[in-house]
Amino acid sequence: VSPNSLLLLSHPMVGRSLDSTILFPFSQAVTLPQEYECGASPGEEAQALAFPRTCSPALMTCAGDRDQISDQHLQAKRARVESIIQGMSLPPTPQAFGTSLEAAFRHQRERGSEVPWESKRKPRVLQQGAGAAKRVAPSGGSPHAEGCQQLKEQLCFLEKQLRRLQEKFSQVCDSADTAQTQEGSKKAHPLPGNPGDRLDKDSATAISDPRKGPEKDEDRDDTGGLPFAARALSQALKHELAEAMSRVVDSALQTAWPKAASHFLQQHRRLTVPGPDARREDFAAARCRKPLARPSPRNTPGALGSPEAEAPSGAPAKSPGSHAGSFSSKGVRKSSQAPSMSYPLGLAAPIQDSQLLSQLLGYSQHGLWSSSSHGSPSSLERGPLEPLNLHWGTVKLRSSVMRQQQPLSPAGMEGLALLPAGRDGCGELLSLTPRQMQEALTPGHLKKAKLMFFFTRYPSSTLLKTYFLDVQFSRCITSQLIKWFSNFREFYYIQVEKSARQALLEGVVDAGTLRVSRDSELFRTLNMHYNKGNDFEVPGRFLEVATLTLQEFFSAVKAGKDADPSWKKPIYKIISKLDSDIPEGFKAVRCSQELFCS
DNA sequence: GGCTCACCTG
DNA sequence: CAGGTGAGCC
Repeated sequence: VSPNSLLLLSHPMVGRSLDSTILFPFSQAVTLPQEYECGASPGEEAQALAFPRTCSPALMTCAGDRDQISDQHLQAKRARVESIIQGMSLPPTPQAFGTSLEAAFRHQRERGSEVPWESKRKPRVLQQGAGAAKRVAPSGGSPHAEGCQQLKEQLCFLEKQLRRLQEKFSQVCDSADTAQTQEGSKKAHPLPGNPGDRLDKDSATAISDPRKGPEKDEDRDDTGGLPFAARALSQALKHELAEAMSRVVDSALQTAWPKAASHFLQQHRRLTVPGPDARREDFAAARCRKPLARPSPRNTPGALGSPEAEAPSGAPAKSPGSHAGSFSSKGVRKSSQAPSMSYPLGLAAPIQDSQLLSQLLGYSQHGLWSSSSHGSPSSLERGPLEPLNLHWGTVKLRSSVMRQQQPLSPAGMEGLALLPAGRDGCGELLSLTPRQMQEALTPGHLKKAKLMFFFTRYPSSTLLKTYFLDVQFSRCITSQLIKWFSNFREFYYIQVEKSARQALLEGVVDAGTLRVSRDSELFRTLNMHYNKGNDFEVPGRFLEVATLTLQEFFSAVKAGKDADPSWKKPIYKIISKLDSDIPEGFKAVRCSQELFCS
């Protein structure tokens, strides 16, 4: 709890009149970054800590006014609204709030709060590189951000209504009282400046004391030149609007924050279940998919945009079992029945579980390696198709505790994408409007890209676009992603070459005896680089690719080919053909956000 | 010319 | 990890 908040709470006057929920939300948010396990970046932590500085002074202001309890109350209300608005314009610190708030906000959604999504603001997150702070949207990932967005949308909506009413009254004024038209209509129109401020003042006044409000408003009444009846109507309508807004704010906060507080105290962070964050059209296509229809192999041109029906029917079945991985078993997630408020227009709300599940299970039956042009036979011949044993209530998720022992497996990643949106309060993942798409790559995206490197060393820009659905691709973004993978490759080849030379020095003769296993020093180095924290279970296929790379380097060096300046090129060519399909789970928008947390 | 890549550098 | 560069490809 921030000192300011404590100060305010201890105030005898405020203590009686001020709802503690005004304070705790932000206090919790402030203390969270330190207590919460999620590693917030320094920048974000600083931003989170900015909460008390932006919020509490307003509260202090009301604490300093000792005249009347009603004034206290009035200003407290105003501070409350201001705090909310300020809080909404602050970065969401998604990893800090994480999943804990989603239950709280789910309640809000269950109340059927429908909010237009038009005026979303993209909170800023400091982005590395280029020295430019690029805009990063929360992608609706953080429930907190969602909640804030909802509130903001509601406030904006109400504000618009108020403005409309003001305009109406100005018209009434024009027709009703021509003598006072000029002066009256001037006043009736919204004054220049921040309309939000005006709204806040009106709201706070009306909310704090309906009986007193109109009187207090006399001084600065917008409709001062209007006939009494019009003024009365104006006040009544303003009051109604203000009350409506107050109810919206109150209900959201009272349901969200208290629960959040208890959640924050939990030691273990849970991984939320990403929904299939396919774009709307993709999802619509998915709904039409025949069961067991599979997406085209990754390397098929236009695979991701094309309907699954176009996939070659004779394509070899692939099994997710090739991942041979498992979720860690913590944090079984309950499915939420909350309807998502973010289903795109025209798209039916959540599909029936069984229907979607069967579709998605079929959809998921493709393995990972079919695109591999010459993968080792051992990796290509997997067992028969096994339905993913995933259903809403039994999805196993990793936790911070279990992560070390049981990293999230590729199969797990794939499974995550199968869960429908809207089940975990993250329904917005179903489709992202352009406003929800980030214009910059985040550390979460970097981490995701690193994990993707286990599957693909040479991703095409098309592939990247299909796996970073929450990113608004531009030439710059594409270049950056490609550059990332270029850097990954660079590191990879350097390490492998180093290992190959070392093996040669150690007297290894036969390249075929070289193997990269999970015990290998080479693997440890690579895993440390791409999978720091061991969050992810490296697919066996990557070990095979690494083994082959190592052998190629070994053979080349042994044969003295490294005298040729371009001796690595043949190796690159070989390795470039070993890319695998990337688990569908990587397409989940939340994937980036969750990875950002860990 | 635009793009991608590896390579080098900080 | 990003910026710069030159080679190679279309």
